[in-house]
Order: sequence, then C-alpha cells, then structure tokens
Amino acid sequence: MNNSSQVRVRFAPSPTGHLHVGNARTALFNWLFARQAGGVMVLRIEDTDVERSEARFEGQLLDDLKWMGLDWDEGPDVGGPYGPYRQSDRLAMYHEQAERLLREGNAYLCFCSQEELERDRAEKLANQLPPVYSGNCRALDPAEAQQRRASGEAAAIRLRIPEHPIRFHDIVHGAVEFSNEVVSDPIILRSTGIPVYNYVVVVDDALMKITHVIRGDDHLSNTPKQVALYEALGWPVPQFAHLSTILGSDRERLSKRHGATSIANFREMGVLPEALMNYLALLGWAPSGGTREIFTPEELKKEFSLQRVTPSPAVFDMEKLYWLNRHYIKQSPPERIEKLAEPYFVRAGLLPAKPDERIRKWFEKIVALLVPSVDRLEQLPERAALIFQYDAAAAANSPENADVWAAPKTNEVLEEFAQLAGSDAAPLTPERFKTIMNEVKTMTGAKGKELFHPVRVALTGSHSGPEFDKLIPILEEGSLLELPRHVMSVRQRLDRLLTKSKADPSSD
RNA sequence: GGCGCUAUCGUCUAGGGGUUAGGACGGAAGAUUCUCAAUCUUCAAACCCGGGUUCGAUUCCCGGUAGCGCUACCA
Repeated sequence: MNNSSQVRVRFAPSPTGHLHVGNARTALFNWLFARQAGGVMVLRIEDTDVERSEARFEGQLLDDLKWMGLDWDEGPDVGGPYGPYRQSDRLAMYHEQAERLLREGNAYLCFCSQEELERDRAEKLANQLPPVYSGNCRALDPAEAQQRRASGEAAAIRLRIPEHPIRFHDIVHGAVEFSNEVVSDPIILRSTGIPVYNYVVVVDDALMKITHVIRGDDHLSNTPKQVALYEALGWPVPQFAHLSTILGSDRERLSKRHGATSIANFREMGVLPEALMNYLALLGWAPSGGTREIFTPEELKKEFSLQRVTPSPAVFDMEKLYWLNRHYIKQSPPERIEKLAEPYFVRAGLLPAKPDERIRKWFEKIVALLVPSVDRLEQLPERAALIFQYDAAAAANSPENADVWAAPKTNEVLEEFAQLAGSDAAPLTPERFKTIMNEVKTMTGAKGKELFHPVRVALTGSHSGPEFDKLIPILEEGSLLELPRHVMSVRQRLDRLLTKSKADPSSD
C-alpha cells in the first residue's frame, strides 16, 4: 500500500492561537498537492514550545482547517500508522535519535555556558564575521565527555556540520547552496533535555515518511541544517518547496496590525470558505495562461501545480478577496446564505433568536434584496437599516436630502402620494404602488427623479436604495410581524413624516 | 555585520531573446436604473538601476539598490 512513490505531505502548526492566513495558505498548498497526487496529508501538532502552546488552541486550529474545507488522513484526532501526531508525545524518539547521533560520532556533547557562547557571538559580530559556533567542544574526547555528563555537568548535544557546502533542490526556488562556513553546528538537544525545533522537524518528517516538505520560506535558511541532519541520520532527504511570505499593504509581514488575519476573523466577517480558498490559492500561484481567477475547490485540485508557484512575496489584497466573496455569495443557493446571514440579524437585535416560518419567509426577501450590494455577510444588518429603522427627523433634515426637499415639486408629489396611499385600507402592493405613482405623475406633472426621489426619501430616509418593487412588500409584510424591533409600514412612515413636518414648520 | 531569498501596472499575476508586454482586483469614464449597489462597455496604468553576453535584452549572466527572512540551549 505504502509504496515509495506515494506522496506524503504534512502541515505542522503550533497551537498558539487561531490559524493565520499565512499558515492557512501553507496548509492549502500542501492539501492541494496531496489531493492531486492521490497522496497522504498528515497533520502534526508542534507543541514543544510549552510556553506558548495551549491545548484549547489545538481544537480551534482543527476547526479553522475544517471550515476552510481541508481534511487530513493522519493526525492527532484521526490517528494513523506513524503516530503519535503531537510532538509532546514523541519526546522519547527525539532522545533516542540524538543518542544515536552521539554514538555514531555525528553529534557531540557541548559544555559551553550560555555566557561563553554569547560573548563569542558578540565578538564575531563586532568583527563582521559570521556568528558561528566556535567549535570549542567539537574535538572533545567522546568518552571523556560522556563521563562529564554522567557526573552531572550540564551538556547540550550539537550536530557536526559537514566540511562541505550544503546543496539542495527546492521546487519553488530551484538549486540552493549554502557554504558550511556560515552554518553553525546547531544544538539539537538542549542541556535541559528539550529538543530544538530544527531537529525535531527532521526526526518527525523522516519518521512520518514525508516526501515533500511544503512550508513557509522563513524556513529556507534553516534547511541546510536540516539537510545535514537527514544525512547524519542516514535518512533520505525529502523534496522541499518553500512558499513566499504574505505581506501587508505596507510590504511588512502580515500581522494583526493589518486587520483581519486569522481564518476565524474572515469567518466572522461572513467570508465564504470557498472564496478564501480561491483567494489564497491565487496568492503565489496562477494557472497556465494566467487569465482565469475563479476556481472552486474541486477545480483547484485539478489545476494546482507546485511547479507554478511563484517565489516572490505577495501582498494580501482584501478588496480582491471581497470581490471573490461577492462572486461566491451570489453563486450560492439562497437558503445557504439565509442560514449564514440569520445570526448576524439575531445578534443585531433585528430578528428573534428563533424566527418562525412567517418571519423566515419574510427574511428570505430581505436577503435576496440586499445580497447583491454586499461583499461580506456581516454588512447585511447595516444595509437593512432602511427596513428596520425609520427616522422621520433625519429624513426631513439630513443635509444629504436637502436637494430633494428643495426641489419645486417635492411637496406636491408627497401630498398626492400620501393622500392616495393613505386612503387604502389594505397593505400597499407593488402593483398598487405603480398605479399610485402614475396618478401622482399625471396630477403633478413630475417625472423621473423629481417624482421618485421625494417618495424614496419619505419612505427610507435616504435618496438611494433598492427598487421599490421589492422594498415595499418587505415594509408592508414586516409591519405585520412580531419582531424585536417593529418595522414600520409605508403608511406609518408617511404619518411620522407628515406629523413631523407639521410640528416643525422650518422643514418646508 | 554575515548568509540566503525576492524584484513585470497601486495590488495579485501571465509571458518570455524580437510581443501593440496579456488577464484580474482596485481606479476613471460611459451605458442602464428614480437613486445606490449589481451588471455591461471603454480607458489609464508595469518589465528596479547599472554593466556584460547578443544583430537584438524586460527575459540570460554579473554587480548595485531595496524589501523580506535566517543568523538562539525561539518556533
């Protein structure tokens, strides 16, 4: 089953918080590559940093990943043949391999104190030399060193970096070469017995039979150490693919300073997972030809190619993500969007926590009305203000509407409209509205803007908004529903406005 | 300081020794609509700089510059 040609990739986050977009993209590229190759995706939790790791973050991480639409074949939650999948459960393996390196002479015990090392480093830096380890303990007699350690002297374990340049091939960057002169003999096991990241990764990746290491390019400079480690351990070196960094608009590394950066943030904003996936895929990758932008997850699995990943860093562009999101929102079945949008309205106090069937039916119309004008679901309640909130004073006095009130036919149009619409007992229908408007038109001679604008301002308080055909039924039906905040009917709005202008003579 | 990576419109990118350097987001203008949004059409907008190789470089090589990363008993 597990023949040597089987692709195995891994995503290895630290549980230090919510999944960040940079890591999400790394996870995505791993996933796409694995799924396309019919390979295996491994999820490994890098929790050796006890200070920053928290168990509850692991659950968040998995949720974020699942929400994006990613899945994995082996991991802490699903198990697998190469477990355990949490580094904190693998400590024995790290010790075992470190002792083996020691025995075989590829690593050595180092007794240098931190102060010594720091002094040495500062000196080298001052002399403009690469700050590599002095090698003081490199030539120590192994037997003697073992004895010192046995007698209780604090000792770290260092890897012996070979005396030749270290070369490796990177799928994204091509041939990479580092001179051994600048690669320090790295500590792999601290004197406290806690292994170091660069060592742990290699042991895990090798033992988990990872064939392709796809990760952020902040690890590129660490790769020679890791290659040396693979070689010292006698294990095959995997293929590497180092992905460029995602930057903020100021070309600095994307951080919280730049606004939303965690997957959870985007989810809360009402970004659809497929929009985020599509956008992230386009950061650093483009299809052959480079003219297509829209890719569903299934299409990405088919089209994606690591060979086409760009090595240069990419600036995260919210606007383009929003554009994609708008596309996917419009593409989605309305029921899905209604379901996703409902909580935003409940939270804003516009809908009851458990809307009944009538309210739901009515809410469908609101969503259909507003969705085209929105690029995130979270914007919906504020767009719905013209339905849920009616402020007669603002309608009459807002400077935005001054032009409309100043127009010569406004008062005449409104009076006619109020009279006709007010004389009906039944709720106003779009058909009746059309008839009324035609009558107002003949009686006042107003048409176009001078006809519609006064009515729009009178009913919504704003001179811009959606079509009356769709808006009026929403207002009329809404006024009959039991809602946390009463929705005013057309007539109620007119009443408000007219009483208002009577009470305030300055408004004409 | 040392080492590494990167460099095409404002942004994401395609392309590649000879092209009107293509697409998308955003921007501008127009169409449509009572208005806004949406939609459609059109337009503006780029090969970091300097050397070399070459008949010819934006493309290949070298150098510079800038940005980012690594340089830890951080991950």
